[in-house]
Amino acid sequence: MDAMTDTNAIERRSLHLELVERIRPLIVESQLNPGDKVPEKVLCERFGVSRTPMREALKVLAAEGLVRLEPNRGAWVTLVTVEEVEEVFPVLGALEALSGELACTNIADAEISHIRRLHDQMMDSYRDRNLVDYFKTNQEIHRAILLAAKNQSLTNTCQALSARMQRARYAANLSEERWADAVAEHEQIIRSLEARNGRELGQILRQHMKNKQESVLKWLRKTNTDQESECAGPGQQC
Amino acid sequence: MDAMTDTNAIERRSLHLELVERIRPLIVESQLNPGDKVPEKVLCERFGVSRTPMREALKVLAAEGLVRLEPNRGAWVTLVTVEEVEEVFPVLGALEALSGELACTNIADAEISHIRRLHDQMMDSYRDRNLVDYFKTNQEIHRAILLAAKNQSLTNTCQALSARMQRARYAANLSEERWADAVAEHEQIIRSLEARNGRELGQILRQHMKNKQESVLKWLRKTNTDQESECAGPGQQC
DNA sequence: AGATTACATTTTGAATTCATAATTAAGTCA
DNA sequence: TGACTTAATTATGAATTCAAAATGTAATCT
Repeated sequence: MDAMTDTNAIERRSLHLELVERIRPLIVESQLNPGDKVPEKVLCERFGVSRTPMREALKVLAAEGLVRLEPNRGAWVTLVTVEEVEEVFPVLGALEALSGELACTNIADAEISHIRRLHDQMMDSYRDRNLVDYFKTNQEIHRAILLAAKNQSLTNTCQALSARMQRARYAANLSEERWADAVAEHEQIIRSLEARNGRELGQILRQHMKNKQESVLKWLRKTNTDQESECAGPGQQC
Repeated sequence: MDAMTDTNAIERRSLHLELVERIRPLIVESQLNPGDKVPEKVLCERFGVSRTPMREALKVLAAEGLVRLEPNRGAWVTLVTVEEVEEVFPVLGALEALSGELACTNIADAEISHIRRLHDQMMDSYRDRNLVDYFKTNQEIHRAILLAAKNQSLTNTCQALSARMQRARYAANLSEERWADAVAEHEQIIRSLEARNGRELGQILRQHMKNKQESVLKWLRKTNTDQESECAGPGQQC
């Protein structure tokens, strides 16, 4: 009776949700830069919608922490601040640790082999010093572990926080030394996962996140210093 | 130069945020019951606003998981399901553990004495078997530890998830046995906190949350069985 | 020139309006 | 009576409108 148990419900979507899901990547992938004003009118024209659903979408994105609403002045893409990084990464660390623990309990063998393939692929990218591919596969691995935990609330919470941290090209910062360390950590990750040692995987993932935090902070401090003179305008979050 | 460094900015609020913060407690404190339709028109009249800011508020509450929007059919207060409890509590456990660890590092002595007073007060309520006061003080203690962690992102994330779990009177379910166990756990909590043993406090808080999950699940299963015949309407999340 | 005011323009917040979808009520027929 | 249509009512989604606030520009004065 698969035909009955399958979800056949016709997917009906509201305009504002559609907008949220289209604008979010614009922010995460830095089409809209941190600190920029969100051009409400321009986006309305671009997506061919009126201001009502657009403003609803901006309110949701504000709740997610991706934009900041100033009453009577509009919406701005939030900046990634040092303080925010120092707050969010420990939370992400605790959540990734949990995802590792849960994954080891709930993951299927096929999923493990899939992650193993991603891991090997990432190692190829490392050998070629192909930073773009490395980062892409890296993200896929972490996401696969998260999904293997089979906990929707965990997935949602992690993704919301990750989105706030991810908007920027941290890749540019990865030093040769940090890169080598990260690779070593990933060797441990795949080993623990294949051994289904949840406790261990959790601890490694948390340490991995701590190291990433340092890497991001280094990049952030450098970027801020570089642009010190630029963003002196009033009303900005400098 | 305190006058300059202080934040004197006049707090300006938007209507939709005001509504979010007024409707949220209606849901968390079960003025609006899980499964109920959110009466958009009634709420608009009650708060004296038009539908636009009300609908913006509902979209934010939907993003928080407190209401569910069905396209063309309106908003419904989300139900607390067994599946959701089994997902959210482990996440809350990991986050409370983190809050314990961070609190032990960042808490001021004055805050510890404050929590000690709350703890003693809660023990009085326990001796009197005053469940209402016990629960109130209990929540204050957990909140105080969370705030002592001095991590806004952690606070926000925890509160959002707690809100989803808290809407209902779980208190009614607390068995004499579980109550005694919970009290014993709280003795450990205050002891670890005063010793500033973060690792230990984290572990206890996580176990405490695991036990609370079981308690809530017991209540939930009982409630669901009791009301089995009632909520058979279509479109409900039964 | 540089600061200050007055005015025009633009942007924003929120109410209103309008088309469409969903629900309810009434009517029809087996 | 009870299932099925069809029409009336209501609720919803989104565009439009309008007042208020913010911003930009020109004129004025020291």
